[in-house]
Amino acid sequence: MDADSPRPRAGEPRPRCAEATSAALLDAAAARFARDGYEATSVRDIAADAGVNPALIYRYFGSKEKLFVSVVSRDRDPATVIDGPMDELPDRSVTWFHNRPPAIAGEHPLALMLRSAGREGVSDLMRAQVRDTVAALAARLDGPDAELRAAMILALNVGMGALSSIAGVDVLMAAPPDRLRDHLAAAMMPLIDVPDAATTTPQGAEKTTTAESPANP
Amino acid sequence: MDADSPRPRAGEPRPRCAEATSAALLDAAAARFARDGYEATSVRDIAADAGVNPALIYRYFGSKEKLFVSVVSRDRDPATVIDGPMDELPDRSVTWFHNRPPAIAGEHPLALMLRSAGREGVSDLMRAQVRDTVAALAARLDGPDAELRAAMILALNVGMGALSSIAGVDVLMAAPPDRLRDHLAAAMMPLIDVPDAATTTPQGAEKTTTAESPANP
Amino acid sequence: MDADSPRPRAGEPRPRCAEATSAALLDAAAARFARDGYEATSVRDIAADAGVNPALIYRYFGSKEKLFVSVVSRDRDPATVIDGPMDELPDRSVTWFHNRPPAIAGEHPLALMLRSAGREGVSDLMRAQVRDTVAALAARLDGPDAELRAAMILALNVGMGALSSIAGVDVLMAAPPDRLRDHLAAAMMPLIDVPDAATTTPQGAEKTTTAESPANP
Amino acid sequence: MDADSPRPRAGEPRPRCAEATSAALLDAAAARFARDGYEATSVRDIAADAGVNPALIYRYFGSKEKLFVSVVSRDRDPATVIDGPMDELPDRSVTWFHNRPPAIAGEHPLALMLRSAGREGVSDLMRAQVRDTVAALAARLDGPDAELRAAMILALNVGMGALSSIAGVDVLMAAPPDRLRDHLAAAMMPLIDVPDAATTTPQGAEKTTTAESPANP
DNA sequence: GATGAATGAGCTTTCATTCAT
DNA sequence: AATGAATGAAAGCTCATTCAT
Repeated sequence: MDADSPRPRAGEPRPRCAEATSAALLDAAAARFARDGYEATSVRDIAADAGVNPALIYRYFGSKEKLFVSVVSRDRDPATVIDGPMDELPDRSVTWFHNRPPAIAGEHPLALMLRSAGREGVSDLMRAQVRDTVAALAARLDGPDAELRAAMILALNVGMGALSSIAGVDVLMAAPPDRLRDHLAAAMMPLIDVPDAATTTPQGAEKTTTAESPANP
Repeated sequence: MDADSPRPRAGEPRPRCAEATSAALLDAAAARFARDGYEATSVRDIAADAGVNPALIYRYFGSKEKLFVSVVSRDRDPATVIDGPMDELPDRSVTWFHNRPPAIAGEHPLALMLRSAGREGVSDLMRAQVRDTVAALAARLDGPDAELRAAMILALNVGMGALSSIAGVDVLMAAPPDRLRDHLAAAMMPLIDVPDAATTTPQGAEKTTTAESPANP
Repeated sequence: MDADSPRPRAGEPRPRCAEATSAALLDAAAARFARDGYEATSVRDIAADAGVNPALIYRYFGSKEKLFVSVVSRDRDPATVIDGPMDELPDRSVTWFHNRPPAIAGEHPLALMLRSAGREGVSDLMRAQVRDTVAALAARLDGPDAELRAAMILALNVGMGALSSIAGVDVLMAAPPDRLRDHLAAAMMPLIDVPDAATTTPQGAEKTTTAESPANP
Repeated sequence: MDADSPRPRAGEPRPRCAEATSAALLDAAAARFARDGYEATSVRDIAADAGVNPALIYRYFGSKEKLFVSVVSRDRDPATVIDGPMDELPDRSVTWFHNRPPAIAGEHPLALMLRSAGREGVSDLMRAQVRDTVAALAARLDGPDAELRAAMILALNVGMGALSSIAGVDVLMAAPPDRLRDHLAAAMMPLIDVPDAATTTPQGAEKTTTAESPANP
């Protein structure tokens, strides 16, 4: 589409090294997909950014879609954020949120996928990964509605990623990390440690009572 | 692309009425854009759904992009959710979240835009709308970091919309509305009513205290 | 590929008539496919020859392959040659051979297909048509080995078409029609009217005897 | 394209022998070209079949087209069929037709070329070879229209090869050799030995007479 | 002698868009 | 007001071919 992108190095003629080339393609693809979405990114753009010929995308990845899968599968490590003490989850989120690899500029992998959900293969991959993450997170939560709460925790993370990277809400990125963490913790902790009353009081009964009529028609 | 969409009415030969035609186009476009995203939706799909000739899109809207802008601008009413008592914001969010207009099927307008942010004009529009919403919300918030907190509140809403509509996390849509509201309130209230001491005192203890109140209203 | 072809008319801007356009495309495609084969012919070539935009091929025919099918199916009329008295078959062959439409330059439709048998769909179509023709011709033949003889009659026609149009053996096209007919009749009649002896003498027995050992292992 | 071909031997690591390598390439190319045609055959297919690197095709043959030329030029021996008594030509045709070299699987070299006549160089080669064959055959024929009759004899052979190998008319291959020969002789002899009166007398009667002799040898 | 890396040109196809009626 | 015809540009992808090792 356009060519206003960080061509890696224009002088050196790219060493004939398969590993370096495919890595460069992955980096360029990650940045383009994150910035413009799957459909709006052309293989020619990616190749130009990586400083190589578009045909190499097919040599190394087989297709544009497989390249996308490789991008979102690379370094996908929900455990990185999920593992560890749960009450430090907000801290890890902030850290992860601010210490992102340069290629995927501040983009949560899920946010990256959100905007690329047009194609079948992409949607399926995304759904699977989202569900895995929700399940993994829910497994770490005690109390009722673990899955619902896990989904909301993820929603908070994904929403912040989307807003900052896609919508360009710079107040999120520009905020001092500790302020970000404080408020994120304030919002996230009630979802992680549901207050005692919620589990001790006969809320389970209440919930069922209340929900029965409208929830499952 | 495909044609499995609500063709308006096959019997009547569409009255030669500009207003009705452009309205039909807007409806069809909203549904398609929400379901498939901007790039994956073709003007021929939209026109076919509306039962009119694709050229009319250009007659009435000028371009596909302008049609998209018209769609996301129509009925955009952040005030609907923002207006009202702040401590009922979670309730309004849940209500709005569950009572969505039929055309934009269960899709938060922002989530709709998230996945369509490839093209320049679309991105710009979305950014503007997001910033307006953040600003409007921040204006209703007291205490420090109002804009940051507003962005996080929006992030929570957007994240939930994205997860449920794009990623298909059905636990969000299937949850009983009051459970959804309880947990959403638990997460959101600390961002709305930041406890006075939040900036000075060690917040871990405060936070729990603060969260208790909205969780059990 | 190249553009050394009979652009239809360069002055008039092609009347906006669907029928004329698709006919022009069919003509151009027939000529190109006949001259260069299916694979070596590009849709750009065809469109350029027809003086229209390549996209119209897809508007009117759906794909390159479907265009090809349309070409070989158009005016395919084996009956034209087969119908009529069998002893005038050579005359009809010559007539048909010499009175071809200008677009398909001297090309037997089967010869046209012969060189385009790469793609699956093309091969299948061709096989079907060849078998139909053989069967139709065999039905008109009396005596033994009707199908084999029919195949050989077809082979003679196809071979002449291939040699003259593909291999450029101009002695076939340049020959006076009556000389062509005389020799063609000389070769073809023994296949059409197998001499009495062949059917009356105990050749059937002979044949079987001879053939038994090697023919069906 | 696919890889369902006779990979030479997978155990031995191909000796670094130029002659063996180029021979392997020629064999693989002949099989592929015959089976799939020139355009549908890729140099990668050929190289994979031969078990070598595609670049070697360029080392040994210079280009895909030159490789094709080498294939069709190898063992081209029209004399094999043409040499010998003319009245045994049908027998030799049948023999040659049924005893084909294993590499060019059942494919008449001319039929092979017929379907590969797209590219310039290929067409030229084919035309030259066809003309040489016609000329050589015509030189063996007495009487009028020698070249025309030679072309028709060749057309019969080529047509049968094309029909059987390309169009899959199995009645030709499945026929008992002597039936094939009988009918082929019946059609071919009138072209070889043109009856003296053929040009002057009404030929219908003569023709039958002429044909009788070869049909029942 | 042989190979993996890299390239440029071309292909079929789709799409937003405009023109003429 | 509305439509079918036509177009230019670009997309994903494949292939023959060359380069460097």
